[in-house]
Amino acid sequence: MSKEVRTGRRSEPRQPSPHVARKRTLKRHLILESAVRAFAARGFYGTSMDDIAEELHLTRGSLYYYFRDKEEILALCHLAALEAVLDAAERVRGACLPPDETLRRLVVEHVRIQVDKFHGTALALEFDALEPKARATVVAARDRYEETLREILAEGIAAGLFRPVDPKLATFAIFGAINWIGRWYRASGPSSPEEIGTQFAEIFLDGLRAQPGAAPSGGSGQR
Amino acid sequence: MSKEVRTGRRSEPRQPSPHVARKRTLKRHLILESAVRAFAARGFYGTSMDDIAEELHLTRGSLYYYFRDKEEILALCHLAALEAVLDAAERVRGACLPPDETLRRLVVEHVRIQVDKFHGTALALEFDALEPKARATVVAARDRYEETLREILAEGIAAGLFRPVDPKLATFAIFGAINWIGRWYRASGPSSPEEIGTQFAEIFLDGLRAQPGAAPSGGSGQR
DNA sequence: CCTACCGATCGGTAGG
DNA sequence: CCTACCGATCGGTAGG
Repeated sequence: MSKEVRTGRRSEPRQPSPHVARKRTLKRHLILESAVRAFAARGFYGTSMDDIAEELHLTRGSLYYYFRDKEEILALCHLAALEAVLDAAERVRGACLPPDETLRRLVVEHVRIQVDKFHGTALALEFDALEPKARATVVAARDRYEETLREILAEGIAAGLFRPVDPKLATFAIFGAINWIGRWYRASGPSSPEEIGTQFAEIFLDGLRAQPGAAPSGGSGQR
Repeated sequence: MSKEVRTGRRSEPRQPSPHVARKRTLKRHLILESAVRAFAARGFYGTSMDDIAEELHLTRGSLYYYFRDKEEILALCHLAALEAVLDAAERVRGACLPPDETLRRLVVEHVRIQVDKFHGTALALEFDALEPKARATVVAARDRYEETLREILAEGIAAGLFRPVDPKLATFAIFGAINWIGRWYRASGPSSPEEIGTQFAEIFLDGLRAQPGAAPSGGSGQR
C-alpha cells in the first residue's frame, strides 16, 4: 500500500486517496472482465476498444484512463488467468497427494477456473499480439504453469504410477483439451464445468480403452 | 449492353480455355496456402489482404480477381482442411478395423494433415467471422467430422472395447489437443508430426496411468 | 475482344 | 470520463 511518504498535509498527485484508488481498482476489474468476454468471443484483433467499453456504458476513450493501451488489457487478462491456475496448482500440490490424484484435482480446478472465471478462454488468447516485453512476462508465467504440470507427470512416471510418456507432449495434450473448451462450451449445454473436468481427468488418466480385466458392461465390483 | 448479339458461333465469354482455367485454379491454390499460413500465424482479423498477397508478389487488389472477399478465402481454408480430414476419416473407416485401431489411425492422420498441410491450425480458425450462410456450410462439414469421431467412440463403447465415457466430451478433448498443436508446434522442434500423433493416440487410448499389472520400469516382455 | 493484373483511391474504422 | 479529433491502415473497388 502506501509505500513510504505519508501524504502529509498536501495531497500529492501521485498518491490518490485510498477511497479513490479503490474505486479505480474496482473499475479496472470490471473493464478486464468485459475484455475477457469480448476477447473470448471474437479474439484480440476482432475486438474493438468500443466493444469493451460499450457494455460498461463507457466510451472508447475512457479506457485509456485506466489502461495504457489495448495490449495492456490483453496482457492483464492473461496474467489474471495464469495467476488463478498457478494458485490452484500450488494449492493442489500442497496437499501432497499421489501424482495421479494431484493431476486429477488440477485438471478439475483448471477447467473450473477456465470456464467460470474466464469464459473458457483463459490461456487461449493470442499473446503473439503483445509487444516483446509484455509477451515475455506472460510467457514466463505460462511456462511456470506448464512446468508444474510436467513435474507432476515426471513424478508420476518416476514413481511407476504413470507410463513413460513424453511429459511435454502429454502436457500439450492436456492443455489443448482444456484450452479448447472455450470454443464449444455453452453454459446452457448439458455438461457442467465439474463434469467436464472430471471426464477430462478420467480420459487423460485412464484413457478410452477398457481395462483388459474389466467386464464390458457389468460392474466387476472393484469399486 | 448488346446481350443478344452473339460474337459468332464460337468462343463463349463464360467458358475460358482449359489452359487458362487451370492456371487460375493453381493460382487460387497458392493464394489459399498463403492465407492459411497468415491466418495460422495472426488469426483472421490480424491478417490483412496485403499479408496474404505479399508473399506471392501480388498486390491486395489482385486477390479480388480470384476471390469475392476475405471471408470467402477464410471459408475455403476451412473447407479444404475439413475435406482433408473427412477424406482421411473415410479412408481409415473403410479399412474396417476395430474401433481402437481406427481411432489410433485417425488421430495420427489428422495430426499429420493438420501440421503438414495446414500449419497446425486447420480446424482452429475463427469461423465466427463468417457470414451466416458460409458459416453454416463450414459448421456442417465440421459437424460431419465430429460426428464421425463420435461414432467411432460409440462403436468402441458398444463393443466393450472403450469405457463408457461421454462421446461428446471425449471428442472435444481429442479435437482440442489436436487443434492446439498449432499453438506450440515448430518444425524445428524435437517431435515429428508422426511422433505427436502416435503419442496423442496412445494417451487417449490408454491414458497416463500405468496398467496395474505392468511392471513400473522393467519390460514385462509383453512385446 | 479477353486475361490478369496494377496504381490509386474509395468509404469506414482502428488505436490513441 | 466524454467529445473531437489525428495518423494509419483496413477491406474492397474504380478506371485503364
